[in-house]
Amino acid sequence: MPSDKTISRLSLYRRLLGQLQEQRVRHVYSHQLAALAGVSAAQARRDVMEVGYNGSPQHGYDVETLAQSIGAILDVPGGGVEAVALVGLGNLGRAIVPYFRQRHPRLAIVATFDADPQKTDRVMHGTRCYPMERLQEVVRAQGVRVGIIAVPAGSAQDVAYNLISAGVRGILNFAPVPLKLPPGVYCENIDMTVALEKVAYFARGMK
Amino acid sequence: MPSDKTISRLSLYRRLLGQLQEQRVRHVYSHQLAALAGVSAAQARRDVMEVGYNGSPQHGYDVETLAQSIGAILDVPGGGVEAVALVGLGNLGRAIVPYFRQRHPRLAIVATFDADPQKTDRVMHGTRCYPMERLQEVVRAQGVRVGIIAVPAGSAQDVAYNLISAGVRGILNFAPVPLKLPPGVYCENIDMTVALEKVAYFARGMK
DNA sequence: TAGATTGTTAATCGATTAACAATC
DNA sequence: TAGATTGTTAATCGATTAACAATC
Repeated sequence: MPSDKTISRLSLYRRLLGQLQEQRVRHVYSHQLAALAGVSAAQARRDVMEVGYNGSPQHGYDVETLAQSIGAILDVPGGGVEAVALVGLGNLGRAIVPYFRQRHPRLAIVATFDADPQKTDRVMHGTRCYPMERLQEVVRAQGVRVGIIAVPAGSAQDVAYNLISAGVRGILNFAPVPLKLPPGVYCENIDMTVALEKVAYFARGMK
Repeated sequence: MPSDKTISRLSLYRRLLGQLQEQRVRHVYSHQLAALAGVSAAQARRDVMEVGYNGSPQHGYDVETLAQSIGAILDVPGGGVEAVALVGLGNLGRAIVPYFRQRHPRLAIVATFDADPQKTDRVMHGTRCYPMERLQEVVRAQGVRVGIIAVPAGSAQDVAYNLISAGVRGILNFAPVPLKLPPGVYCENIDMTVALEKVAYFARGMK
């Protein structure tokens, strides 16, 4: 199994290859791919090796074939669409729905949840918002295995527990608090406050 | 200079310590801090050592003093507020303003910018939105050294160049594309699409 | 062919953890 | 004091890079 850093880079490579395809570029060399993605050429070579598609010393990598090979690893088998649930429709949650809709048609947010009755039982950006009480029922019914948490820090752990009970095995957590999770659940944290504080810190040390 | 991972954890520790202070907890042990932050006890000890405040074998770390010591590293010297500029008021950009306003009073978004004339020259969440043409002028005038990029991938590189020309030395980049930056500029990328794709991939491999 | 590029191994680098004497 | 915890070094681990023969 590739490391999570490798998967991140593969995902990025595919997106960049997609842009090249639009410009009808046939072949790409590892150092070109590396420059686009901002990694070393050695890194790009190692990553491409992981997908099992071999390039040639003459032409490098065929753009379309490489993108397909990456897809074979990253996408759900059979060409289907993966169902995703989003919990929390605050400022951030409301921004996330159209963001992913636009950018990733194969990862579809099929349901959203919020504790505020004013937001529930309405359709927003084509996705229905359910009350928090129905979370487990809906997640189970739709076969959701990926959840996005965009609730305040105080309720994030509870939400995570409910998602996992209902069958979710991967969580993208925007709540600014680390989650305690059982083994067998993968979690990726995006802590924007920490990120900004880090940028401010290092910016201070620059020139 | 601490590594960027260390800084991330220090930022997280401080937030967690703040929650403990509200509950009037006086002392914390490294293994307790580690459990809260989801890291190993060894990690927490090493990180705390970096701030230069020494604990005691009897009482562990004094919560308030430790938080202050972390602040001495992370915050702008003199107790001031750091000015931040946000470029791009799409779905994500509009969510970011109130998000940071609420969570981090010492990092203040003092100006926003957008290319759409319908959005500019208005005040949103207490922050004025300027047209893109005035970016360098306003950033220079306000002494901004930290920028947040939330524009489409196609214009992100241009925006980064303009920010840097105007004196910005740290960038938080939400645009789904790696930026080419000169030395002396620190950049942190938050690529939500990559993050979600990664979560979906690993969720598939779970049980 | 000649030469740039690929696949693959060895060397390097950095971060994390384990271990333990010193401490209150 | 006794014992849990701290400060600090050595060992481990994993990821990244450098190097180079094989290839078309």
